[in-house]
Amino acid sequence: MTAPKLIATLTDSSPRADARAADAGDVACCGTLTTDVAMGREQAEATAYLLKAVADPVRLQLLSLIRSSKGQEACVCDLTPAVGLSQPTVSHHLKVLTEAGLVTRERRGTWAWFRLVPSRLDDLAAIFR
Amino acid sequence: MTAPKLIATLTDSSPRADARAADAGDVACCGTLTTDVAMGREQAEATAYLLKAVADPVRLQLLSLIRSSKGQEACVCDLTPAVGLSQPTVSHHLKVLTEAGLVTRERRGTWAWFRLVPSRLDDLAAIFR
DNA sequence: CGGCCACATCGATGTTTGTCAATATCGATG
DNA sequence: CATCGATATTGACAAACATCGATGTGGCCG
Repeated sequence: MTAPKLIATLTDSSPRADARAADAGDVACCGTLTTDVAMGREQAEATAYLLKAVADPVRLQLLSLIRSSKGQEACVCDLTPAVGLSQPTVSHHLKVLTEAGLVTRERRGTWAWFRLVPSRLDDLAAIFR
Repeated sequence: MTAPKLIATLTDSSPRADARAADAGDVACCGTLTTDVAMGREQAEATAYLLKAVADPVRLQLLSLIRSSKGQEACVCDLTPAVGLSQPTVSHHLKVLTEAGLVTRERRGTWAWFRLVPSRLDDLAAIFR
């Protein structure tokens, strides 16, 4: 699979209201943590996968460029000079974004057009509430 | 500097209403992109720096664990067994989160307590609207 | 069909990153 | 002060990643 979808958020497992102050006066430390409500390893992996896709300055620029383009779409021939990198590199970054489900690719004649996937961007925003 | 703060969002530079359909019927491609409204390289670097801090499964788990802890704080002695990695590794990840401004570190006696920084998490959510 | 253009893939390379063992620091306590 | 427990730092190493040049692929057009 290319785009795992089990995205977790930091807030959907609400802080334990029942995990209130332990009897003692906060002096103790180790052993007071409840691991069962927190994000599991698998969820964390899937979420990190999505975040890694956007945790790169070039890919952020690409997303921003696509968004500010007319029709919210852009092709490699426009994006390449805009970020100042080689064409293979830009193509690589666009592939990462595509595999993460953040953009779609559509071949129209000789050019490949890329568009944002709003729902996937919503997923990103939702991670941090 | 450890925590750059010039965070950019994908939406604050709104899509150009004035960059409407070019006269032709969408046949042309190259040269139709307006780079001046999009995210600049420096903003992209600063934003990517913050995103890199959370684009790791272990660090996501740590944030989630801290959040679901009583008092929204936790120490290394609790976090280490919870993620199943060595103590130096956990300490390293917590340092990354601290330098990104996502958590604060407070030494209380022998232990180091970590808390979330809500405003910084808001910054993250704001990137994607 | 033959060439050309936009784009994708491959292979190589230098850099960054996650991890651990070993060691150092820091604070409490006897 | 000597020691011990909790945490931080260092050094080393392997895996992952960003980048580019070279090459492959897929459509247009003469």
